Amino acid sequence: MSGHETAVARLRSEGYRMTPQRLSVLDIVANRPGHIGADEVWNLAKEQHPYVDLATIYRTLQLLKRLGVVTEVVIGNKLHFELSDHQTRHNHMVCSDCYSVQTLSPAYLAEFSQRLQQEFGFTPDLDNITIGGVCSICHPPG
Amino acid sequence: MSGHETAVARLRSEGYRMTPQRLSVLDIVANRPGHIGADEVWNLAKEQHPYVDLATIYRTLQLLKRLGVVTEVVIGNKLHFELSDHQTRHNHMVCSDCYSVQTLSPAYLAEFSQRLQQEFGFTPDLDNITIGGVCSICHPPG
DNA sequence: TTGTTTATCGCAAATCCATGCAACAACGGT
DNA sequence: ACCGTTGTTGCATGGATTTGCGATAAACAA
Repeated sequence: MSGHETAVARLRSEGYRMTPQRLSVLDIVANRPGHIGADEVWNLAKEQHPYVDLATIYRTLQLLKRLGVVTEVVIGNKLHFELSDHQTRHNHMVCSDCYSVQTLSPAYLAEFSQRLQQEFGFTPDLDNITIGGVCSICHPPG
Repeated sequence: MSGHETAVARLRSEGYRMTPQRLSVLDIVANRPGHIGADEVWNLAKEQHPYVDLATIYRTLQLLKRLGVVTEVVIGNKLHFELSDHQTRHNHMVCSDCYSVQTLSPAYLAEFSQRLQQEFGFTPDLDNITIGGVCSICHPPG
């Protein structure tokens, strides 16, 4: 039972309604250390609300992402989500070979982001950027 | 009829076979200024080979991407592709509101990329990184 | 040219995610 | 506590992309 109040307030203040389904999704993502796939969120949500539809899960996750409550991580061809904790904000590097995920301080992207903003007026969605590539194990130097 | 020989040689040297379908996809992407969607590649390919399957188009585009022959651009929920021209290499910024695409010199990402490589041994797939965000028109300052 | 190997293709089915719509329910007002 | 408005849901469907599999055809040797 952590910072749900903030998220709930965010929803209400923007004209959204708080439903049991949304609360459930929020709880599930918040209580999961690390990221979680949409299908897994669905499975857990069904334990509380047997009739929730997967479409509702997807819609809710996208909504929470738009509101900045959760962060999206692209792993292979699937989307994962985690709570956006402003205290421990980080980006993700995903290996396209082994699908391992490493976290990255947003400091690495700060200057890049600022240049895009200043020179192009483009505001990158930094939190939700997943950096694809090959990790050190799958692609050793030499 | 540009640098196809290079791509063909790349395929052969890596043990892949050159098929009419692959040549067709290569031609289509190469002759298109800018990026092109997979469905559009399919439509054009069917003019030459009426029986090509969409799955073949997708497989070929992914293969050419792995080989560095084409570059992937994520536009909304669709993938687009363009020829990887090492002379005019660039990245893409895509607005999540209006789906406009701006190009970006890879110089903006050079330092970032080097740091990931040096500090984590992570080799980002720079060419195929699409930077999502909100453009200056959709999100004016102030 | 012919034959052999095996990468590739076409087809069908599956996966992941998004969307249209009518029934439903959250929330503010009474 | 009830009502009305309208945002949300479940359901069904659709879109984009991937994958399994038997048939086909490149590539290469004889």
